[in-house]
Amino acid sequence: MPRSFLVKKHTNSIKKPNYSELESPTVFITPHFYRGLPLPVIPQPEILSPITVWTTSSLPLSPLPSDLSPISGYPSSLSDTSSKDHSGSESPRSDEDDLLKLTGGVGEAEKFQCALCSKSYSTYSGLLKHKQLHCDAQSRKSFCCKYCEKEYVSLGALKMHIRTHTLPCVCKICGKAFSRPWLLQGHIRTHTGEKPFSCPHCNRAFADRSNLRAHLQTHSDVKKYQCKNCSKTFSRMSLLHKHEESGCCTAH
DNA sequence: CTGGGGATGGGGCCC
DNA sequence: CGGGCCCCATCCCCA
Repeated sequence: MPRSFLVKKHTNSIKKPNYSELESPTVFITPHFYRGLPLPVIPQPEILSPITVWTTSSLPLSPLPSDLSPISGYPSSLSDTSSKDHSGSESPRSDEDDLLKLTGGVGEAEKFQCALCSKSYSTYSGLLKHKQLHCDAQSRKSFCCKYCEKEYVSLGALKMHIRTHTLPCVCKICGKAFSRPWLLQGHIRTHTGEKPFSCPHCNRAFADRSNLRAHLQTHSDVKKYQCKNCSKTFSRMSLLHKHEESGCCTAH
């Protein structure tokens, strides 16, 4: 299941920011009780519209080869993409189990104890009211971007996001700015022509691992993205979209 | 028009 | 907590 991509913004008209307007590396950290203060000059992105484009529900059809090593001397391989679990599977644990813990026997003055702070209450309703305080405190723990409407549960995630506004990594060759160092590194390869990721099936090499991965789909008979109507497969989701929009899948 | 390459964006995870 | 990396997504352009 795609993660945050479902809320990715589609603001095509402002895809390329004016980097000269973003020269300030200032980081604005605004826990949401500071919201409402005057905003800087960076325009507000449009409100995200939910998209549901992943129509190929039975993915993946063909796993990538496991020997997709870059040329020797370059960063580690593409292999083992399946071994990594990004599902973030947390055990379905009940808040009630965590927060509510019955303690003591019958007849004790305070027999309902909070599992989080060990505070005891004589009545269940008293404990429930206390528990609500924990829930409120947790829900309040969000960090909001000053440049846009996004909220994050951790300060680190917010700082990472804010880099997409401040673009602190600048290419010394052309001056283009990027949010993260590795993005800049990838960009620098476009200047140097360095292509560390080679295809094991042909002579092609790529500067970007993702592009190699997309290229590998072209070697596969059964490609990753399948039309649920005619079962034709495509190497890219965009191609599947085009196929669907061309009239094959008229159901939607 | 279709398929594919190039470039880039962005959140999550791991160390 | 931050950096690096992973993966996915998307746009542009070209053959």
